[in-house]
Amino acid sequence: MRVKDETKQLAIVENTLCVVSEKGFAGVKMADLAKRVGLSVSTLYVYYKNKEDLIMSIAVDLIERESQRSEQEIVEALPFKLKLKTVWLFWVNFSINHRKEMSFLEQLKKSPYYGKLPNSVKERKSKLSTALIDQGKKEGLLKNVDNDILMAILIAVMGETVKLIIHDKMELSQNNMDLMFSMVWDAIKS
Amino acid sequence: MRVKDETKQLAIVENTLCVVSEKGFAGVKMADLAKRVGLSVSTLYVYYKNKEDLIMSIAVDLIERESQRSEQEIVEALPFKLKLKTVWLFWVNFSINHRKEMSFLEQLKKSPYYGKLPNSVKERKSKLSTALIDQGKKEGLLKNVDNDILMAILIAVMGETVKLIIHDKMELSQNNMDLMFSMVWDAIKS
Amino acid sequence: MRVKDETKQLAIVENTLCVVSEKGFAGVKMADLAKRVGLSVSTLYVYYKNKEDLIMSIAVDLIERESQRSEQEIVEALPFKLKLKTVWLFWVNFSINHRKEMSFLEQLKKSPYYGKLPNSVKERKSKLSTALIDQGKKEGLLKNVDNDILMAILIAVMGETVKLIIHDKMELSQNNMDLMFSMVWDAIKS
Amino acid sequence: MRVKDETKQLAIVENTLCVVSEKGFAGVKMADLAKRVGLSVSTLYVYYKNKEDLIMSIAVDLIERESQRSEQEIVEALPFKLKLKTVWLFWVNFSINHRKEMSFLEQLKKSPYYGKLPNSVKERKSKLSTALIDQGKKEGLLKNVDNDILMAILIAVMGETVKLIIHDKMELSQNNMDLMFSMVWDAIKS
DNA sequence: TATGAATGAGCGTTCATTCAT
DNA sequence: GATGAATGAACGCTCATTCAT
Repeated sequence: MRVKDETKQLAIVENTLCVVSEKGFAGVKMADLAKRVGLSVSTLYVYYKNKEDLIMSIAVDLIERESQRSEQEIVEALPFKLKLKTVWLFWVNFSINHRKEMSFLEQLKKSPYYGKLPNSVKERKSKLSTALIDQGKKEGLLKNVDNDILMAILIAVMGETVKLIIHDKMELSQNNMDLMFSMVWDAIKS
Repeated sequence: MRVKDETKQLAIVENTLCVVSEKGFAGVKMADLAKRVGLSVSTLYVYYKNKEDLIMSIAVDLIERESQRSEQEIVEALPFKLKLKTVWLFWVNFSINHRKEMSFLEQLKKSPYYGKLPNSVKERKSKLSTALIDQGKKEGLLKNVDNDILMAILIAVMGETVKLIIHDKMELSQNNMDLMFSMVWDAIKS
Repeated sequence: MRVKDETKQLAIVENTLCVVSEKGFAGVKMADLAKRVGLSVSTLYVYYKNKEDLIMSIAVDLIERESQRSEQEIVEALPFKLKLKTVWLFWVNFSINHRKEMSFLEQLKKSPYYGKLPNSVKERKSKLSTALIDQGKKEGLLKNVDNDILMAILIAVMGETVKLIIHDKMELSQNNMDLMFSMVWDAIKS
Repeated sequence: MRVKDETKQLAIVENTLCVVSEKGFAGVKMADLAKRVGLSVSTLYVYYKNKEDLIMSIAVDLIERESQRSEQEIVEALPFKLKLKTVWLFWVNFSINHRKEMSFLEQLKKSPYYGKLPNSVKERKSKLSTALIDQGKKEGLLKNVDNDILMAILIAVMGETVKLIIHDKMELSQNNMDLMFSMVWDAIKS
């Protein structure tokens, strides 16, 4: 299954992302979705076995692509602080440019769907980042506290930064980004 | 005249909070809720005009109680850093002890219900905190950046702190709390 | 039962009439009605055993009062055509001034409630009128056709006359009334 | 692809007509209707978007067919009185043979549904008849009064005629029909 | 008598999913 | 493979009526 029309396939994903980010998973109605992409409901069920399959497939795809990106983003040669900043800023930018995907992922984590994801997929995500943080600690640049805590801070502030920009409470300027990163850095640096 | 069972009223709220924090607003089914509190569906509609009324009533209650608490929690006499720390820790503790309420409020903000809240209720919330931050800036203790940004950092880290504790990734010890606050403080101090 | 507050009693009837004429019997909601007249629902059930009783009581009342009026309205001394015209015009006027009652009665006839009226009440209505028509036939002034037919014509045109006036398609002037009656008269006169 | 059972469609309309003429629009219960025609409730909603759509669709259909019939029924060549009689009798007959449809239409006019009909549908109905009446007035055969009044008389007597026959108070014989029409004619002729 | 509390039986509607061609 | 037809299981809500004080 899931072979035929690639265009439709993409349209389904795109539309699902759209609706989920606006109205949540419950807002996705199979009939609606089918109409939007110009398919009959029953044909939609040829592409995806059911609603769960639809959402899980998209989720797995998204997460896998995200992991790949993390790996590519790290430029080994840079000094630690700059390396971290680069990655951090990359994700801020990425989150803003892929709001829908991020929103989908965010909602996924709180939904019952998340629990059904294969562990292999769930684990894959954070590996990279912990390696990075370990390096910082080894170099004596980061506070010697649990990785989870440092990660939490990094991600929390990143999330708020994105929100501030999306909600037009802050401009996406070099200055502001420098400021925001300096604040996280101050928080986690030893 | 039959007499109203005050217990039921509380049970309704309690159960709603429970379900919302576990499955979101959509997870609240009037029939289900009625059964949980030992009432018939129609009686539930005697207490609340409809589902929206149920949720909004609880929301307004929660927010008002939250505002009151904020006001009470501030001990004017303390030096700024300590004052902020006290408040911040109070909310960390409170959030942990009232997970369901907090989860409800968190979801409320992203739901269409939030937009329907009377402005008077919405506005009341933030006043206190901005006053506190203003003081910190006036005393030259906080970075001279937008209040929204400082608030965002404070709240973001608070949220993550709570999550770490709830998910058993960190103990709720004096040491850990000192650590966490020191991290936020480092981030926002001038 | 049904003894206490005469004012409430009247208010109930008045409100029921109002609602029925606007939205039909189904539009009468016991709870609504109670609120309108400043009674609790349960007290409304002290006045009337149930919704059917409420409607039937009003119906019987209305019909009985209507019959009485018919009797009073006939001035024996007049010549037949004038006598008929007087009665006919009386009813046109009455129908206009008591739209709600008439509407109630009209709807009653098509409703399942009508079948439940005691025959004694149903029969009483037309007696008078048939006597009048019989007289007209005896005097050779009316077509010698079945009373039902003559009655039907009289009533049908009366109904349309009322409608024309109520819907502002005709003025309630002496001329117009003369015209309308002359039309019925032409139809039924021998 | 399963093929649509055209019978069902008709059965829905037929049953709706039946129920409406017996118990009014409120008497139509979607679940009941579905059962009558051997469909599940949800399938009924495949045929019609909702209850209003069901009723409005039938209404529009009926009115349009009625208008068409009016147009066809007029035989231009006949002298006026005969032409009018033909049409009048046609509608008497039609009303008797299509009681349910007529009852539906009658109730429609008093229901809130009527106000929601597109004007194009509402207007179409009366054009023909007014043309006919105008002719009668031009030829000096009808009383020179407002068309609304003449129409009202024609329709009112028609309605009563139908009722008399349906309620078995009069036979549908040539004689009786001649009589009834002569009565209307006497009423409206100049 | 008066009334707030409580309820069962229903109703219109939605939606993910399956059937049959 | 594609699709229109069909459906069961819910869900939110209403309302006449009864209960219990």
